[in-house]
Parts: sequence; structure tokens; C-alpha cells
Amino acid sequence: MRIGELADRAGVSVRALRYYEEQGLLHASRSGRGQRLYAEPAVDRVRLIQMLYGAGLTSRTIADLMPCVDANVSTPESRARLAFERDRIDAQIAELIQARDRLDAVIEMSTSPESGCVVAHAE
Amino acid sequence: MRIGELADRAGVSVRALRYYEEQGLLHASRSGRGQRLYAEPAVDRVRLIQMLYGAGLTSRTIADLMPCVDANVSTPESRARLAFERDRIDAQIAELIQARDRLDAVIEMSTSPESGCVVAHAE
DNA sequence: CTTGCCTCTGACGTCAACGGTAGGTTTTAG
DNA sequence: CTAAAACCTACCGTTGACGTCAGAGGCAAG
Repeated sequence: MRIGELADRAGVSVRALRYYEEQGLLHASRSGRGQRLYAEPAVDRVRLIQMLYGAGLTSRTIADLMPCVDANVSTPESRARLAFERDRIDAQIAELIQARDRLDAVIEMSTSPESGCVVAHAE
Repeated sequence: MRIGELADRAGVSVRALRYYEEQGLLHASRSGRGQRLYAEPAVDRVRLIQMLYGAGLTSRTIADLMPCVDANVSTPESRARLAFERDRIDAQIAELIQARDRLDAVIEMSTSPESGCVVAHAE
């Protein structure tokens, strides 16, 4: 399939796909006249890339991890990198839960005027 | 205290504090000759700001929510805004959990050799 | 009083993940 | 065959949260 169809099916822009290629995240074969051609698995690959971006990984980090995902090539370094990023995501989840609880406390306070205004200076 | 001490105690840069003031997130009184002066609660306030930035809120959003946190002012709009941001954070947590599970699956694959995974050796 | 660190106000630089445009080629529909 | 739609490369623009630098003034110590 060509780039427009992949963009539609994966739910990203054409521009984003060319950017992914530029960053070394997504390879494309070329037609005789230079147009990018993708196979089926590219759809899932783009969705994975999007998921990792959503988790806060950078292009560089994703590029580092892709060989491991791709070929199941596993070095001690790549496994460590994967584990490191997983832990980073865990930490980020913990931070988000803390922030959410903090917001919940503010909401609680703002809906029950009886409780004192402790939240503003808590922690 | 002056800006340098607050920066140290809250763990942010002096530049960041001036930026927070510019965005209306953090007020400072001024000494006779124009230097910013902060009271104790500013330390916690900066940490709260950092937490909300970490949760993906923008300066504009934080600025909108601050009156609610500060003065316990509660309007239907502010409560709706708080709830909206809380829900956004919940959704973000769900996405992160999904991404983490996906990474875990990759890790699982790369560490179990019988699943057709090629283990590379360091060169 | 002067040395040296701290602070001030602009104002430009950065970085990431694209968006948008220009100017030209290729593919497809009628 | 032709016109529209899709594609190409190359490059500048955007946004947010600061970093960094310049040039000038403030403050405790020796």
C-alpha cells in the first residue's frame, strides 16, 4: 500500500509517516518511480510507535528499541533498555496517580465547603 | 526568601520561577529595589505547579485552576474543569498502562528463547 | 571601597513532533 | 488524453517550557 492508505488505516498523517522514516522508525520500500510502499505489518507498527510516543518515549529511544522489537534480537543492553523504559513508565504512572489524587482532593474540597482549605499548602 | 533560595528548595531553576510569575501561577512581593520576595508556602506551591506540569497540564490550564485551589472558590465551571482534567489524567494513566503491558510483552519475548527469538551476542 | 555573588529586565535560542507550503512528478479516473 | 488526486523533496513555521546571554544594578564581607 502507499503512504496515504497507511496514514488512513493507522490514523496518523502522511507527514508523520515520512517523519517516522526520517527518524529510522519505519522503513518503506520504493516503487520504480520513488513512491513509498508498505506491507500489512506497517499498520500495527505505526500503532505501536504511536503508543510509545504516547507513553513519553522520544524518537531516539524508540529507534533504539525497535531492532529488539523487530527481529527479536536480544542483547543484554537492549533488554536493559526495555526494562529501563518500562520502569520509567511505571514511575510516570505513579506520578500521574499522585496528581490525580491531588486534583480529587481539590474537587472534594470545592464541593464540601465545610472542610478547611488544607489542600493548597499540603505536602 | 529571595528567588535563588526558593529555586534551590523547590528544585527548579530561577528562570522557571520567573516564567511561572509571567504565566500568573506564582505571585511575589518586591523589595524596595525590585527583588522578588517569597514566603514559605511558595515552596509547596511550586511543587504543586511542577506536579501539574508533570501530569500534562499547560500553564494556561493551571492558571485557570489556581484560583480554585487558592481561595477555595468554587463555580460550576471550575468544578467541571477540575473534573475534566482529572478524567484526562485517568485516561492518560490507562494509556500508559497499555504501553507498559506492551513493553512487558516485548521483554517477555526477548527473554524466552523458545518463542523463536534470536539472541544476539555482543561483538 | 571593592570584590564577587545575586538579582533584574529584555530578548533570542532550543528541542520535539510534526504542520504547512512550494514546486514538481506520478498515478488514477473519466 | 487529460485533469484531478496522490506523491515526491526541501524547507520554513509552530508550540511550550524553559535555557542562555547581555548589560546593569543590588548586597554582605573583608
